[in-house]
Amino acid sequence: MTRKTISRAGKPLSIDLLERMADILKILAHAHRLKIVEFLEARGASPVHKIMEEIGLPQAVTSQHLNQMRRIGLLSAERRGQEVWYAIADPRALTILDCIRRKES
Amino acid sequence: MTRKTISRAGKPLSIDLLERMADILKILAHAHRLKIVEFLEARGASPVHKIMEEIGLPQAVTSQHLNQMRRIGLLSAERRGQEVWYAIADPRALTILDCIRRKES
DNA sequence: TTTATTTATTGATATATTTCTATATTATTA
DNA sequence: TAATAATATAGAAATATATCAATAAATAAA
Repeated sequence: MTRKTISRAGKPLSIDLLERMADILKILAHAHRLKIVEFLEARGASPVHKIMEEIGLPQAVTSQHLNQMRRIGLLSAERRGQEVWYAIADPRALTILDCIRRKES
Repeated sequence: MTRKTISRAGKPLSIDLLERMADILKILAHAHRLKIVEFLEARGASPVHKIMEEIGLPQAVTSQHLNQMRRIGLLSAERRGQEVWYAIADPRALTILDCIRRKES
């Protein structure tokens, strides 16, 4: 008795909106970035060195991934002393993670 | 009184699964492909020429987008005479579309 | 069998993305 | 101020992706 799909079909989305949607998906569409989102969900806001430690990526690469996600508003960044703490800022990051976590629907 | 996020945080996802997730997102992360998914949701299974007409893309490009989505199982394809009818095969395609359609959560 | 219709594939080119190495910036501590 | 720690950025090389033009393949109709 589970609902297969919640129908939301309505007015077609403008190509402009679709492009913004695609930009968000494009940024999330990377295993390391997904892992970063997952980590931030589990542990909450964290400084870069904790994140790169967890993900096991070089400093520059980690920083670049974090900045990409911050630029489009998926993450927020706040400097605290010599550290910069990143956190999930757009709940859609989690929603999309969830969408894929479930095997379906 | 709306739930901001449904917490699904559990065991961390394997890098392998994250890569498969990223592959699905990567394919969806394109305005034209999202539009195709939206169209197939609204109109149901359709032949290629109807889709390219609707999206306004050249035949080769449309065919290539459709094939990418079929390869990873997002769409299904069935030949009917000289036409090939495509349809949404993986409900996650719609779920992700929905995730972005809503402004948040 | 020839022709027309629909879809797929190939090769080339253009553009974008990822990663690396090295260096720069910002803040802290000696 | 000099040295250290944390993070960001720039430039280059490697890889991936998108699009186009042309052609191939599959089916149907004449």
